[in-house]
Amino acid sequence: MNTGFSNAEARAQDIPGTLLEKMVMTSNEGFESCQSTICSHHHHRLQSTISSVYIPDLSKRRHTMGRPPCCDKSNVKRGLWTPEEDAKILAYVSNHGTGNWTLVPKKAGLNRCGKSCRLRWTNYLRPDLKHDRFAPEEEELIIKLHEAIGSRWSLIAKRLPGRTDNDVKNYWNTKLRKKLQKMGIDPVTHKPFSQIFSDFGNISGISNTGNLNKSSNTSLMSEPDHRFSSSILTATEISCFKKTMHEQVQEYSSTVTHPTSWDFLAQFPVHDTEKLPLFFNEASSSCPSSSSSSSTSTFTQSYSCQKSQAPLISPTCTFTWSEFLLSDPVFSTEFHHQEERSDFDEMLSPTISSTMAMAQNDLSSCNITSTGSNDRSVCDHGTVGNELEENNNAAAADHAAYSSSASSFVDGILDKDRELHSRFPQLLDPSFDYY
DNA sequence: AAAATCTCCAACCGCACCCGT
DNA sequence: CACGGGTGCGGTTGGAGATTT
Repeated sequence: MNTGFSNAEARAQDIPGTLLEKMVMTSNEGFESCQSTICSHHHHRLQSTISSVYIPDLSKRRHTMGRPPCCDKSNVKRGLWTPEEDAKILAYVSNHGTGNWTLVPKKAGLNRCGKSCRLRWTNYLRPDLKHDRFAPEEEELIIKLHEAIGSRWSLIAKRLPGRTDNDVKNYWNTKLRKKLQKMGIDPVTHKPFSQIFSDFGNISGISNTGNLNKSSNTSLMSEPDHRFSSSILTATEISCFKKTMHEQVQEYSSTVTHPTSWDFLAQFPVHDTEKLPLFFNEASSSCPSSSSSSSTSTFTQSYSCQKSQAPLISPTCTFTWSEFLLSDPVFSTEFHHQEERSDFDEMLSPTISSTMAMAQNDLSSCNITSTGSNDRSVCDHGTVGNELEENNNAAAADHAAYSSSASSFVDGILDKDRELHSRFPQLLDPSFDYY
């Protein structure tokens, strides 16, 4: 939120709607109507005020050669936008629409870079944007989509009407990431720390019995492995990680010890501000403690185990992408035709491949010992696979029943997944080519 | 009450890609 | 084909307010 007031000023002053109306109206004669809905926050007022402005024609995007440079970076204003500047942008867009942002500063009378104007419009002034807090449903969707596709914020934002990629990104970084960590879930891999830890003890070069000597440890460290790349934890997170994992690991450690694992972590110099690499993107082993996670959240239940040594393309091992796919009409249609790949299709293929590979492996080898709904996470892929066989012909009709009987977030995901498999049985065909 | 630290998020940066010339 | 400008995108930063010490 930024209208040129400091945050505190903005909150305290609660800019009068009439002021904003005047501000906008005097700057833009093209505004037919300016609403003055009373809101507690001034940006809500601004938002409601501008809600009836011109809807930009996004098709007029192309430029011609020879136009002047966007701006002289050294002479343009930077930083926070004032209400007057906002009004100028609004007035310009109202009269001319969007596009050719390099011309906007000049035409709108702004001493700003065109790119900055575009960002201001895109991330804040667009009339279709929401500026209120994220709803729990949005939160959940972000987590699910992040698990499925990673930090493709723009794609995630497209699934959240009124939210920008910047909104989603900021919300993830400031709230959701920490929330998952508190729940004992790694926000990068979306796996419980317990599973990560146990997997970590079983990565190549480290024996299952934990007989990792100093040299092999060093060797591992000195040769960065591209498979273990992106997860980082702060010292605080490590502390939390240790705390939340301790009990979970004990159970597993009683049978398979990992005396060097903590030593491995301890190698990293720990400072509050320092980021520590953790090489746990690949899981290559069993998942002994998923079902005994200390977290009571349904999120935790969605982390299913991977078959030992299963070839992994993506660290994502759950089925949340299915809902993503099924709810996307473009993908759904194009999936049938298999002629043209949508963004989502292209993006998700590795995950699909990975998931299906694991599902196939699990179909053939995973022993399902269902002990109740709470144990679902023990071997979800196998469960899904077997149930798929049983329901292959009738799952579509059963979908409503599944959905209505779903008792949790995870159940819902699994139900969606069954539907996906039933509707696209070729996914289980090893020869199926996603490309 | 003041200083230190934390939290939040708007804005910026740099890169990649697209497309017209 | 090369060039150059516009746009989209993800990562990062800076600063202001909130909270803690």
